[in-house]
Amino acid sequence: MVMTTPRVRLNRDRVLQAAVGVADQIGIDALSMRRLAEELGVVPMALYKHVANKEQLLDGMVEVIVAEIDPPAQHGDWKSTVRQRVLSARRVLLRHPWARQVLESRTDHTPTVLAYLESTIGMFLAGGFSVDLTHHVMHALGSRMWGFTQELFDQPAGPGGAAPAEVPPETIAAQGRLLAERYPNIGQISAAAAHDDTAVARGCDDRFEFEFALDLLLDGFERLHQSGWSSAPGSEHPHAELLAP
Amino acid sequence: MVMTTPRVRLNRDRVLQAAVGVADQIGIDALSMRRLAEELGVVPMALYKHVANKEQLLDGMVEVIVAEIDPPAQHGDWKSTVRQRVLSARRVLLRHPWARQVLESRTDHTPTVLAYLESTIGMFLAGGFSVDLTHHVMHALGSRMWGFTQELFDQPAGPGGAAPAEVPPETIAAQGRLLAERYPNIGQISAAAAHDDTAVARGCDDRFEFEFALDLLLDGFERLHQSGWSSAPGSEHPHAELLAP
DNA sequence: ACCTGAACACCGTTCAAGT
DNA sequence: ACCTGAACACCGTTCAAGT
Repeated sequence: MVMTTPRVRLNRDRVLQAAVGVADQIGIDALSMRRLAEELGVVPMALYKHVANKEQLLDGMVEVIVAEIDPPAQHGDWKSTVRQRVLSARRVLLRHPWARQVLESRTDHTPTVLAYLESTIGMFLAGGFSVDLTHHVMHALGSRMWGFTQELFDQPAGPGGAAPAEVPPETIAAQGRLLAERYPNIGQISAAAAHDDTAVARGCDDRFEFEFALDLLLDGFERLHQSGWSSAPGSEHPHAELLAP
Repeated sequence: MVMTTPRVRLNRDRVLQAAVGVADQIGIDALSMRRLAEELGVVPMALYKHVANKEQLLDGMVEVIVAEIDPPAQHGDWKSTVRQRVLSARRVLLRHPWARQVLESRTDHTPTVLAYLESTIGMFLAGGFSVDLTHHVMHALGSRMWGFTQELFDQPAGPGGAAPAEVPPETIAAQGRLLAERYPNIGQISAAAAHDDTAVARGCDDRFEFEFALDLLLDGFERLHQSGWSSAPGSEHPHAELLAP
């Protein structure tokens, strides 16, 4: 009688790594406990010895990708340290297109995520920011801290961040012309974004767009910091000094 | 023989309105075609005469809530017009907690959504912004245009934006103390956010936080506009003039 | 200690049929 | 033209059982 023992014993890390791999390949919507079990050559219920349920599987997948973000630079001012970290996070997110959606859906703050926040907050405090300003600045950064941003004009990605379907360029161009007819302002923006005629929907939310907004915020933070900003309770425009000439 | 004809004939709008109502009550994750059909006193398949599938149901629900956003103010400068619209969108989103997640998941640009973009772009153009600057400014606004933001420190909401579970305040305080021990920076931020001892996790991402970031961006846009900013191809820090003294 | 098999209560969606 | 019923191919998760 032949007993085929599993090649490698299952454990939490193998489950999480496999889940990340499957999500990278088929998208997060198609990732099910059953599909993942199949990938690991195991019956679905075997997974439940290593993750309590699907929610915790997703939490674990976030841990995996947060661990891929570069550790903070050891020298340099707060601005370049924050900037480098955010851009590193962005590179990770680009490798795992599903991660944006999962990060946003997480409600449990796992230790890995808290450690990331802790470290980012520390960058501002080390730069001399007040706790008050740091608090608001972290909120202003928001999801940009993870290196992503709502994409408005992009070509629709597949569901769950899967690879986008191939669309012939002349179809895109035709759609663009129709769009511009009905929505002239959008048309102008799209035209400005296009470097040549065919790539109407390209060139958006690339490095340039992301850094434009990131630097706008970082410069704003710097300005507030240098002006000794503090939150004034009851003030409706809390940084009215910015509006002064 | 008694024939109970349906009280009202089903139609697309009645389906969408009901879907919004159900999502408001039980959260988006619990909203299924079957559950919605039950709510309407109809068999699940009856819905498919009015929406092609669940994706289009969600698209339709977005249309419903976008229509709830106030029309743009007719007078006033670009800054207050944009500001008012974004804050109106925010009020709508607060009434429909599930809408954030659904808006972000949408990949189809429905006419209603395109019209909203079109109108927002028009505000900047009417304010004298170049097409170039308007393009990047729209990206920088990103999801904030819809009045939402990634919430980092908030109490976890229920899944799918359902009402958060009740947690006794002393439990929250105890969790806060534990957190502060392990993550001192986060602890400091939380303490700064708390107006009194018990509400450690409160007071975040409220109007103040949202407007802080919104105004920081709007002020940055204004500064770029006044300085005659334009995107310089190949420049790595596209608004380096902000860094100059 | 870890994995399995069968089962339960759900999904979205099809198809052919009713009125 | 609109609604129904039965069915299909999926889910996440339980429980009791195997080794």
